[in-house]
Amino acid sequence: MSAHVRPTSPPAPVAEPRWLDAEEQKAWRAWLYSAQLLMDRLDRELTHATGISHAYYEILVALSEAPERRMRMSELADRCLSSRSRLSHAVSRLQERGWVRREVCAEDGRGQLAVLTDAGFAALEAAAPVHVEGVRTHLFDQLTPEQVQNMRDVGETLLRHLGPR
Amino acid sequence: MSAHVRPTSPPAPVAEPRWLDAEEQKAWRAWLYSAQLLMDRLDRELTHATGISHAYYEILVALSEAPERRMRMSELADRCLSSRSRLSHAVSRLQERGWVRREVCAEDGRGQLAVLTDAGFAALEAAAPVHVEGVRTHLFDQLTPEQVQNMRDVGETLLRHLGPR
DNA sequence: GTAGCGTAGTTGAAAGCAGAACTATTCCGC
DNA sequence: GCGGAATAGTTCTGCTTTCAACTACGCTAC
Repeated sequence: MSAHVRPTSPPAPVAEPRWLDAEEQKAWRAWLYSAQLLMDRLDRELTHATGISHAYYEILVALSEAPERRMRMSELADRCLSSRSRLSHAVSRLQERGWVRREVCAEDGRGQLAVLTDAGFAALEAAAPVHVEGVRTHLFDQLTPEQVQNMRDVGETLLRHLGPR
Repeated sequence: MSAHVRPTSPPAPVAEPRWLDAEEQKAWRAWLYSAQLLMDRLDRELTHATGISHAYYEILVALSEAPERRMRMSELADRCLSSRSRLSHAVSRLQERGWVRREVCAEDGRGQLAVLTDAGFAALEAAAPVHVEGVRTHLFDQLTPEQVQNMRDVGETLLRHLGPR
């Protein structure tokens, strides 16, 4: 955000922008607003009820599902769509809470393993019902089975394009 | 995030959580991941190409569409799904760039108007093609017309539930 | 008119985050 | 085995966001 760069301001525009028509605008806005509002709502409710933000919750879930409840930092970052830096900070904070601990990786001296502690697992168990109830109330309860199917279809289609980052 | 509160830990659970089955899990994950990846991607590309984050872009768009390119702070915050505080900070930073200025509101001495400057409008004009191209490439180009319709339908349905914040 | 309450918006402190720079280890070719 | 590139992770810096005060004005009733 520090660079107010205008990119190679071309004397002639490279190509006419493919503007959105009114219908596309509506579709885009509906998607954007609903996505923002839903994520916001779920995060807020979870945080207020349990003290665990959705980002932290995702980390705990990933670890709880991993073999021996441990995972390499990079793998965990990918799984949580998080940057290395962000994950490193987040794990440090979870460590302060006693929910995660770090171990050096046996096979690779550079590597670190994030390990879910029993306390961390307990915290996750307490939070899970709150989270699932939020997803039900604000998402599944609002949609017909067909809409759910469509939502999944659109999501998976987009993932095929965006997925292999 | 500072309070690790467990909420009134009930001796007996209030109700059995309505867990997600495997299909629902997949639908939820597809939605969540695709939404995060898409927003992330659009924000990143826009920021790198123009120096304007998606959050700032939304503010500029809202102002550019408002009568006389000006809008009350609260109204603008609502329009951008932003907290008052966040918007106030953001407008201050846009003001430093010379893209927005504040005016006191004539009708209500408490009120402030955010006004888009000519420089701000020019910055928006430069950024808009980049933004629209991103939305096309990563969203509309990936979906069939039917999928777009479904996406809109789901979005609007969710909005009816989440909308009146 | 003025006390008390509600509303509009700002501010300050602390937490969170991205990106770049940095450290430490491994891998590879010779 | 050794120099250099690649990889794993952390740390540093600066920006952004949140939350909780706080200021200032308006509204209503007495």
